[in-house]
Formats: sequence, C-alpha cells, structure tokens
Amino acid sequence: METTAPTLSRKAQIDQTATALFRRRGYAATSMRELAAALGIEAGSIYSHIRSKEEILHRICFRLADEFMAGLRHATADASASAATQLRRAIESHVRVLIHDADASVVFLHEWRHLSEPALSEFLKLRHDYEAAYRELIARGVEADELQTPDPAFAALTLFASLTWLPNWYRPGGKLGPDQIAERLTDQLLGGLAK
Amino acid sequence: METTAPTLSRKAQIDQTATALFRRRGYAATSMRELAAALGIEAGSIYSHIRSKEEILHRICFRLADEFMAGLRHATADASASAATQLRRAIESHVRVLIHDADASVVFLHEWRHLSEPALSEFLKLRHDYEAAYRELIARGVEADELQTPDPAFAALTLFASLTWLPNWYRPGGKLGPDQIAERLTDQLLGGLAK
DNA sequence: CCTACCGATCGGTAGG
DNA sequence: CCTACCGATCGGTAGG
Repeated sequence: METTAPTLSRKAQIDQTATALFRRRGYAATSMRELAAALGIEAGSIYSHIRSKEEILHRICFRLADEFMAGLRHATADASASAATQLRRAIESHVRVLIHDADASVVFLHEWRHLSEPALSEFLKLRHDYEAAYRELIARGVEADELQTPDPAFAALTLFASLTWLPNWYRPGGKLGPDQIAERLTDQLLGGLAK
Repeated sequence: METTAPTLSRKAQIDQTATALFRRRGYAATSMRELAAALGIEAGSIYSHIRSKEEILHRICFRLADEFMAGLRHATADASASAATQLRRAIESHVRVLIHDADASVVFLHEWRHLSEPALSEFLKLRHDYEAAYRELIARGVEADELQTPDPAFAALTLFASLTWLPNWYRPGGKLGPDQIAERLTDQLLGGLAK
C-alpha cells in the first residue's frame, strides 16, 4: 500500500512549520534554531532551501493576500448578482480561507508589520484595496436599497473586526460551519439587512 | 508661570516610552537599547529603575486589566439598572479606556502572550472572567427580553471583535466620540436590540 | 546615570 | 544536510 499523504518538498515543510511557529510565538520571537529543531535538522541547513527568515514571512503574507484577493474576485465575478449577494459570497470566501489556512491567516493578519520595505508598502496597498472593495460592495448594496445600515463605514469596520477576530475563537468541528458563520456575519453585522 | 505638565518619574517615563515602542514594533522586536535611545540615556541605566524588560510588559498588561475591570464593576454596580443599560455602560467604559490609553490598550490586547508563567495564566484568567461577565450581561438581557439576538454567544464574539479592532481605525478628533461609538456598538452589534 | 563588560543567542555563511 | 564558525546584538550586571 502506497502512502497517500503527499510528500511536501523541504521548502514547503519549512514554510508550514514556520507558519505554525510564527502564529504561536510571533515572527520576532521565533528563532531559526527553533524552526530547525522543529524540522529535526540543524539551523544552518535551512539556508540551502531559503534565503532568509523574512523570505518565509513574505511568502506567507503574499500567498494569503493572493488567496483572499482571488476569493473576492470570484465572489464578485457575476455582474448580474446583486451587491448583497456578492457581499455574502465574498464573506463566505474570506471565512473559508481563514478556516482552511488558519495558521497562515493569523500570520497574515498580525505579523505583516515585520516585513521590510518595499514589501511592507506593497502589502499595505493590497490590504487597502481589499478593504476598499468591501466598502464599495456595502455602499452599492445600500444605494440599491438591498442593504440598510445607519453608517456604512461603521458596518464595514465591524465586519473586518469580526473577520479578524474569527481565528481567535473558531475551532474546527464546532457547531458553526463556514457557511453559517458567513450567514451570521452578513445578517447580524450588517443589521440583519439582507431584506 | 509654573509648568502645568506633571513631571513623570523616570520609571513612569520608561513605562510610557516602552508602551509606545511595544505598540509600534511589538514587544519581542523592541530592544532595551532602542528604549534607552528613545529616553536619551544608555541601556544599562534603565536597570536602576526596573528589574527586567518583562517587568515593564507585566505592569502595562495588568494595569490595563485593572482599568477594564474597574470600568466593568462600575458599570454594573447599580443593581437596579437593566441588563441592557449595564451592558451599554460597560461598553462605554471599555471604549473610553481604549481611547484614553490607546498605546497601552494595544499592548494589552496583543503583547500579553510574551508574559511568562505564572503571570500568563493570571492574565488569561482575568481576561476570561472579563469576557464571561459580558456574556452573562448579554444572557441576562436576552432573558429579560431587553435584548434580542439569534445567537447570544455569537453576539458576544462580534462585540469583542469590534472592541479589539477599534484601536486599528480610531483617530482622536474623528467624527465619532466614545459615547457615539459605544452607542453604535450596542445598537448595531447586538442587533439594534435595545428595544 | 555611565562605562565597560558578561554569557547567550541571533540570522546567516563557508566549506565540505 | 552537517560542522564550525562569523559579526552583531541581545538582556542584563558590576562598579563607580
């Protein structure tokens, strides 16, 4: 019987193990020697697969940025769908990424500030565009009278807040799945506004 | 004319400067030499006022825990007030601490994990009790039919999410003051539920 | 509060 | 992938 677990390349193993460590202890507090120990090799050996510690962080942050962006594009691809529907789909996609790639998501959310320039500015621009797209969706929904909220900007803030907080409480196998979480967020945070 | 600015003790200056640095760069990524430079003294000199780097973090985290706890106690002291009123007052108090002590609040919210035992466990217990008190308030409000929400536990999560996210967007002098933010949070997050 | 320093650890490299 | 090591920097201390 052959093994079914796909064999990760050493580089992929490094990324995966580093992601878990960066999440648990923070990027700055994680040493390359800890990472090496977790991989069962010596510290120096890591550098035949990667160039620097920050390169790992860079890869994690921008890979996740890509995933979130791709989900958003997919959710808004159907121009015939209402803004409310596009928003719900976007939230669902975001929640799925958070849940499916939980460790990397938390690193993406909290450790990006340790990127140095010019990566830091690139990252912030991506995040700004992502958030702007959500604000735009909410604004369109309000304008089309599909959504109602007393303060669209505030609604967007609470939405991002809840999405960012999710990894702090979500446990796989809990009573709420991705779809139900997305539904609750869409309904409750935006004022139960899907009319 | 006498100076009105109160002269901070050197220890208080160290705490204040460290708080700003810990917020901006993170606890682990902030060195005592950076802190010393920001204070205009040499690194070794800091240690005539404090015992260790972690002692500073400890003081920040537990001072803020005290502030949040005291606000909660004050908000719930009037037993004749409804649960909804107590909840609104508690949120107002929390928002005021976040805004008034912004740097320290962010350190409290994100850098506590660098505390070592037994402080870490003490801290987590305080936070757990604090969150439990909010869940209790929400549950009492729902039971008394003063609040309505499809899922009280979920409402509590979105509330903490929004409170934790606030320092990320709040700018002093913006259009929303503490009271209005607290009102929006109470109304919008809990389903516009103050009947 | 400074000078001078401690041992430990950091990210990273050379050579095999 | 390991051994052996680099210079830099870390938190912290002794002595004045």
